[in-house]
Amino acid sequence: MTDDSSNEQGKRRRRKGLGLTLRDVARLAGVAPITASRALNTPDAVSDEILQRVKDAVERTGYVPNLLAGGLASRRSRLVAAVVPTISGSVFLETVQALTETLAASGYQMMLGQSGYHGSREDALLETIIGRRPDGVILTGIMHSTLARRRLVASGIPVVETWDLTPTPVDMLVGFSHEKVGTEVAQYLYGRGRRHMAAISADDERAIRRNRAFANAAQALGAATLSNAVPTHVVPAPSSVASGREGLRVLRAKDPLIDAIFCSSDMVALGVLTEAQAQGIKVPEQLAIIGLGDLAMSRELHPALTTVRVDGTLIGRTAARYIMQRAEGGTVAEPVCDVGFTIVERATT
Amino acid sequence: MTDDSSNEQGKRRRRKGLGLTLRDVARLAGVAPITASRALNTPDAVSDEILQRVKDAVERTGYVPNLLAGGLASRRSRLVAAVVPTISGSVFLETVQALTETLAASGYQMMLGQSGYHGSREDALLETIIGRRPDGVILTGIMHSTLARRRLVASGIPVVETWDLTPTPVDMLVGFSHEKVGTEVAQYLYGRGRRHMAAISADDERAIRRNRAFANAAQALGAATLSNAVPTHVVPAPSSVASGREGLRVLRAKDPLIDAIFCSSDMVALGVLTEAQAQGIKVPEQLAIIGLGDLAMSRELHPALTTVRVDGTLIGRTAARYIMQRAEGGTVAEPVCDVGFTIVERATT
DNA sequence: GTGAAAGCGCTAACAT
DNA sequence: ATGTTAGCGCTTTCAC
Repeated sequence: MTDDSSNEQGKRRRRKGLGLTLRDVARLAGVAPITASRALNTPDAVSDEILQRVKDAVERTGYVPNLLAGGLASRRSRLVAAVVPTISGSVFLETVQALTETLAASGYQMMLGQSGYHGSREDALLETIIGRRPDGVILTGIMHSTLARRRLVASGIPVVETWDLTPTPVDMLVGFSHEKVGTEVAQYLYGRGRRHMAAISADDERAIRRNRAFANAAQALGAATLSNAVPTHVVPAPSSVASGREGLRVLRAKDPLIDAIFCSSDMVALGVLTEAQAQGIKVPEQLAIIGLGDLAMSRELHPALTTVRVDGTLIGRTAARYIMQRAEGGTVAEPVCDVGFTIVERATT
Repeated sequence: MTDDSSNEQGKRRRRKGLGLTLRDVARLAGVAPITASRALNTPDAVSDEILQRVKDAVERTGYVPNLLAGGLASRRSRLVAAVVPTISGSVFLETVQALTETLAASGYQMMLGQSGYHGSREDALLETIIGRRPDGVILTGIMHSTLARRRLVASGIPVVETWDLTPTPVDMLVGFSHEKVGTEVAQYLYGRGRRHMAAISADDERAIRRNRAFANAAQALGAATLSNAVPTHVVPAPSSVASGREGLRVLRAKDPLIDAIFCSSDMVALGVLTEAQAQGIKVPEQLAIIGLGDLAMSRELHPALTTVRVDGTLIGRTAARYIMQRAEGGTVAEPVCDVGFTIVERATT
């Protein structure tokens, strides 16, 4: 039994917080606080009898450990921050979901931050994130400012960049090559007999890179327009169904011969499909459509949407694992993971 | 100037964390730590000269306050937890987005937790949440177990339940009446001349309540089937396009006279619309469709989707404001907010 | 296996 | 307006 039963004394000044603490539990179990701590965190380091006594005390009191205090003392917050441009884009949803789940399963919590598509709030966001001393930061689909990059590196917090494969990662990386996507989509459409390709692209950095590769490949194949360029309609991110409808109108006005459109997301593709149906354009006979993301709905559309599938769940899970491995003091052997992508052929091509 | 320049001494044992602390900044500025703290948190309580000196020191060192430590000391974590059944349902996205944004604007961070639609992980999730001592918890669209309820109340953390209006809130409430939605939808469809109503409903609690009200109202109006019941197809939550397609097939098989379907989400409605187009059923001539949620895409479909619009952004913003008000020691005068809903008439009815 | 002491980095409370 | 002191609730370190 420890000596401090001095609770009613005027000694303790800030005891307003009714909070139950580890000390209370320890006292109840008749052990030192540190022993109670061990019983909860490293049960193996404690005798069976004491373990049981502490467990009982926890049960009886309904004690919930204060993870803020624990984090401060142990320098492990068990908090992981995820940053997405915006949650409503839905392309990253799968990743965010996998992230939360994987982390939660190991007792980590996820903080979610939205950076906006153009990095406006990025620096401020990063400051509050670093302030929490998270065990890791997962960056999804953003182009981080150099200031932000430096701060992040300086903070020493493990970082995983996702949804891309850059040659100069801040730290770890889980993604795929956007250039390769563009190239393979052009080749795929060419293989399906398309010779007048066009694109609708969001104005974010990755989509643009994807598109450049697409245009180059299409030109190289001789599948661009007569003037040997690939008509491209750029729309503001996050891309939407409205963008797709508008895009088809604009592109057809530019060049009525267009027989295939590569869309920067399935939402855009749905817009193109909708507009085509509204205008009586036959898909895929007159127009092939391919999207990106393979949303749950895409396979259910009529006609079902051909799309580039990226395993967002795998990205999320892998990123979470990388972070946790690092947080637990391990090193990640090969901290770069190319999850690749697949072109899922359905009825719109 | 404070007295401790004792940094190199072997005295300080755990100085491995390279971490820059408030003390370092204070020393650089030539003030006491608490003064530096004031300069950062309550700049008005400090002279201009000192404010400047502290700011400079922060700038020079790149100091980022440790919010874990601050939270522990001040008993205000500036962390708010949001719990959603699953993020992929997309109905709550708007709310989550508004939440993150509103909170971030005031220096709060949002933790996101997924409870699953059937409360399986609810208790475990709640434990880790309470452990962080968040300044508030926002519950979205879940039916929380009684154990969870009790714990939450016991913890004394402000709670906002959203997307519903229950007669017995845990604490605060921002939502709308699902019963009223059901009733008004039936009345609306009746007004548009529909006499054979049916429904596709997710199997979550709210959708079921909505539907019961819908069925009752339809029956009362004499707009059910000949046997005076409203055919209802129940699908597992989260609802999807696939559910909608399947639902239409099932319902038509049950009763070919059905001329209107109330869907528990816009996604389901899109499924019904798609299936109708695939089968050559004319919308709205032969079949009226009404969804719920007013997703961004819904107005862009062809035909554009009639739907029940709920202002998810308003819900998120209001919930965030309630929490912050409480966290800042205030009281929320009327902690129940009915945001209502509107039926947005478009082309599918 | 168990415990005492000494912080983690910050802020509330009480001076001055 | 600024400083001193004493924690917040936990865990690390070192000793037994």
